[in-house]
Amino acid sequence: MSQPSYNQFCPVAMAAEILGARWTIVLLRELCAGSTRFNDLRRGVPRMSPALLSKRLKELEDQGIVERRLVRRSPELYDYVLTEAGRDLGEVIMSIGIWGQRWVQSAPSLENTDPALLMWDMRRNIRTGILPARRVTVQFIYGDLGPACANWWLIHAPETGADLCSVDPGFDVDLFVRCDLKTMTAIWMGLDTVSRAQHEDRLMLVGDRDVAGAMQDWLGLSPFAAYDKHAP
Amino acid sequence: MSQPSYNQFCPVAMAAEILGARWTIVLLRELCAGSTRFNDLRRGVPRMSPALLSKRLKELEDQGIVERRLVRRSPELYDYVLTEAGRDLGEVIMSIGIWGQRWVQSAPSLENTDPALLMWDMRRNIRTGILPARRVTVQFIYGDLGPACANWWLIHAPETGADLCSVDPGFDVDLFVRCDLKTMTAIWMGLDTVSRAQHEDRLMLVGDRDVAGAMQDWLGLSPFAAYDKHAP
DNA sequence: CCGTATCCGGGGGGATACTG
DNA sequence: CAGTATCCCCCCGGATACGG
Repeated sequence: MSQPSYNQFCPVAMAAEILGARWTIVLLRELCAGSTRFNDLRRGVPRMSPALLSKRLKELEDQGIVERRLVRRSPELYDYVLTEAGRDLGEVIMSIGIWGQRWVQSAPSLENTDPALLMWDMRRNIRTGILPARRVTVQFIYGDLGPACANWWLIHAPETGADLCSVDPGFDVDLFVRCDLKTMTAIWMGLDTVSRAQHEDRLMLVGDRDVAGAMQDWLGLSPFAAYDKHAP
Repeated sequence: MSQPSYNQFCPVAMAAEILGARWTIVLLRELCAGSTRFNDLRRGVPRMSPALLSKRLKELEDQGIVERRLVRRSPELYDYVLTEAGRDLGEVIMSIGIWGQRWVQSAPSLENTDPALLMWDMRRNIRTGILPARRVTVQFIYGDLGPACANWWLIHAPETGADLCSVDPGFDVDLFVRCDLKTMTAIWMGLDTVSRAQHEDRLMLVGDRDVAGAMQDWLGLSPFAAYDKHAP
């Protein structure tokens, strides 16, 4: 991608030189979403190898899109934060996502589900103001997955915000959510709703009735969920 | 690019799957600009091999972004036009270009000049309403280039619109424009102006005073010229 | 936890030539 | 003019293992 470039003076080509590198757009999406630490970024781009992630981050730094901030010496610890140029890219990423939501077939992509990634995205968008002002634990049970990755705990606490566990934290569970991973993914993407899935017995809620009843609200959806699909 | 995909349900990743293929963004830019014929597209993406262009067009057709319309049988002749999904991508391309204009260093890209591409872009954007309602011929002379590609003729005629020649069409020339290719490229990109280049003797105009005086106006600039650079 | 080093294979795509 | 066909190289990036 580097040497044999487009060699065009057009700004579109100049930007495409950067955005065209594999994984870069997806990585930028994760950076725009707010992840700053290497391993947090990995969670958002789970199929990207750490070597490549490191390389891309360096490239983005060279291009003035990402800034590397020392958080701690020995052992060294860095934050990767967007520069102003990087934050400006947020609009580009947003318009790409809106287009994707509108026009790309969703059925095939609903096969590419990944519970870790979904939970990671969901955790970030929990609308903490809507939940009661006490610790609330929600256990998600994906019945279609093997025992190793079927159970997830989302813990909301007023002071710490939302937290995510893949092993039982031991708290009393306020709400159990049981469904297929695909159902939960579709809800997250705005293609389905909690109540519809519930009525059609694809999703079951057991526990605190208030927390259950407000799930569609405290469950912040994907940033692109609001944009309707076009063709069927 | 095709098989080992991002495998994410996120709409950004879904769209990036398409946009990430090499040359696709640049090709879409040319399609958005209005080119529909194979060889017109080639002119807008001169460094792309015809084999790859053909392949990308097929992919875009499969993805519902481009529609192939039969213009004539035997020999077969097609128009490649954007579908509604493709036209919607116009906004994405536009936002990419705006970001590029704002944030990508222009100095290196001003080394990647190409007279054929520049003239092709310029021809498309001539503001024909501003020129007098008769045939107007403007000869561009790039003093820094070899004789083979130094001379270009832009012919504006009220009925046919703007036309481009790389060989002398034989018409009387209304205006001679002499400058370096880099100067003309910078003007086209909005980084320089006709009058500034003229005052600094980097550009010389000889001929019809009215046509010369209005050059900055009839010369439609790049669609991104209006967006200012940020950093110096 | 936070990355780096190394290896290796597949295929994307550049170059060139050719045809209807 | 509008593409196909072919060849072949190179380099991207996936996997894995390892250092700080």
